[in-house]
Amino acid sequence: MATISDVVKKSGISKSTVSRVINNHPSVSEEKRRKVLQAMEELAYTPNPTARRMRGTLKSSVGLIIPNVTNPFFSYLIHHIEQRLSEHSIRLIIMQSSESREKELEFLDLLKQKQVDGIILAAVENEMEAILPYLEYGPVMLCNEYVQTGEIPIVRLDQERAAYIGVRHLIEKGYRRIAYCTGGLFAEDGKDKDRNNGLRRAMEEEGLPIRPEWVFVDQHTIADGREVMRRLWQMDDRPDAIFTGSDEVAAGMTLSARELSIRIPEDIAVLGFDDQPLAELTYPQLTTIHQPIDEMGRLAADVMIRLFTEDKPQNMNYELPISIVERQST
Amino acid sequence: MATISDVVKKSGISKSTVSRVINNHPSVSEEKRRKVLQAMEELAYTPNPTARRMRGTLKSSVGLIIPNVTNPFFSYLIHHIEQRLSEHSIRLIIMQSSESREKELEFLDLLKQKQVDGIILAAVENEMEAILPYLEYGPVMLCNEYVQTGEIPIVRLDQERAAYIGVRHLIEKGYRRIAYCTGGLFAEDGKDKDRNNGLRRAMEEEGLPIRPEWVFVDQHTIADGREVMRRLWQMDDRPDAIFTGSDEVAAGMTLSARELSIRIPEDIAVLGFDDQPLAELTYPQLTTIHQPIDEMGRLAADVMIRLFTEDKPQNMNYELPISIVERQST
DNA sequence: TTGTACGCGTTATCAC
DNA sequence: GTGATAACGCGTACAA
Repeated sequence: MATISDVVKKSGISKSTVSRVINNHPSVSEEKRRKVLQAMEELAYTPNPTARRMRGTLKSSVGLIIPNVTNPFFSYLIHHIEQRLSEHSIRLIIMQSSESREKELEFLDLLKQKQVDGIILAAVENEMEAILPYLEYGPVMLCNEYVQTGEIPIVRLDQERAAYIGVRHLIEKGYRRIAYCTGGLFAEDGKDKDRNNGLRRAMEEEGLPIRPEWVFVDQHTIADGREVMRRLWQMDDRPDAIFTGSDEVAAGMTLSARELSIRIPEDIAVLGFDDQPLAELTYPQLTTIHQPIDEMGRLAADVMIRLFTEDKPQNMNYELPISIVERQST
Repeated sequence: MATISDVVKKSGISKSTVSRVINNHPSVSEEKRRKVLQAMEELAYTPNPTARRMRGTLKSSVGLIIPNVTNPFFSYLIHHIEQRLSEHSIRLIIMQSSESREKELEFLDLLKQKQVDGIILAAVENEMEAILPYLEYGPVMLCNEYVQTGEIPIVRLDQERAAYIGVRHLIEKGYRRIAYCTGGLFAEDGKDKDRNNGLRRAMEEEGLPIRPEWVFVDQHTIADGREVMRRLWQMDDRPDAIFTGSDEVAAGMTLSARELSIRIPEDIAVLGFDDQPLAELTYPQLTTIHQPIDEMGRLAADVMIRLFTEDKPQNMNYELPISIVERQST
């Protein structure tokens, strides 16, 4: 690889002027600029990104912290973020936190060490108090996560409203005995609290009770969904509909329903979440909450790029609309 | 962030000796070593990776070139590679080639620029002649791709045998009129040629013909599979089984089968490929070829790490076994 | 407008 | 065993 010194030799022009040409500084005579450009061309010169990075003048990589790549929601998110970033020649580094607080902090530390120039958090395990200090070292933003604080840029979906819409849909279809299944916890202030609140609001509006034995927490996989349906069917008093936290879980339910000869939606309605490709594959196909992952990913990338280029960007709080896709499971 | 100079000041010991301590050089007195370590501790000093990289003494990132993250096969591959690499504090950079030759070369160029320290190619678009020159700039290896050349390390699955096993399975089940659907082309020497050859071998052994009108190329998605099934059903002369190139395509077929009231496997058997989670979700559940993605991913990471640490590693050609998972679609 | 000299943080070479 | 010094490739304050 040719270096700036090679260009200096070949063009007979000083290093600083060459550097000025590279960085498009105005004060360079046309003649020298031409000569330098020609030498660069002939040598196929490209500035060494590592050296630039050491000088502190380069932004070329952002880290994306997610729980797990194999979750289609996140793989789609990666896809759209990577596409947009690559248009700006910025590299995306994948960091799987595996829901570990330690790993999350380890990854954030890479910002401090200038291993990455910015970090998009698509999941947060630690308390915000632990995360905010890292803002000092470079841009950190949230994507698909919501935390009350004005300090950190956020791109997100309105999960409260999503859950509300979902439950309203069930109610309007005539279901009253509604079960709930979440990937988080059913606490006032824990993971997925927005969805929980949306559920509560919709249920309370109709005066419907949330029965504790019909609430399932920390459910994520197809296998989890399978098991939930089995447990529901061992109950004497069963719900007539269930609102799940993901299409995977809902898909798992369709599986055990088939095994147990349970009819969906006649015996029980199942509402998914995410609108993943598999929502069309199950039998019956899933009614589900559509999340605009593509828009969210591109927007997150755009925000990060603005964070790189502008000093004090304002209004860095985006909320994207969510809708319901009606198929056969409700 | 504290630098080596800070450690020098705090410990009163020269930069060279501090550096020796950092890099575990033997010739340092116990006393100085202790002092230096203590200063490092107090300052929470970590060597600056960028500076190390510029000196050429750091290997900390590998790029993974794949066509598309959203393909579950690749997202699982990413998962396993990232997990293993992160055990060694090595970062994984995702590069989606989108099946573009130009993009692939662009990414390979990052090796030249020392933006990444090694590259795993999980898909190759260009001819090997275009790729081999990059070996000069750092480790490049193939994963899940097979190209005849002794020069480049390879971790792969025996696709020829996989296809052979699949077709054998269909034949043993009594199917004789076998259609074929591939993500590549049906050429002697193009993409997916190994699978093609496995198919040919199995068919020829039984004296079965491969009928051109029953061969579908360049099929990848659920939508593609859906369409293929529709086209098959418009034929007067239909196959009694079809061997697909991926579970997605097979899943798409189950969808249009349902729409057209085609019974699987009674009217037509469908054999998937990959053994993805969705293979259990379709109706009927897919018989499919199981690929040990987990092992392959970990092994690829291990090979790359050996490429970093050993100078002239030998025997860098691994082939993992493949098996068939029998469910309901055949 | 142009060029010299220095610093970014590290490691390697060379003397002592 | 130890420490001064150069070097990696680049950008920039400063002087000219």
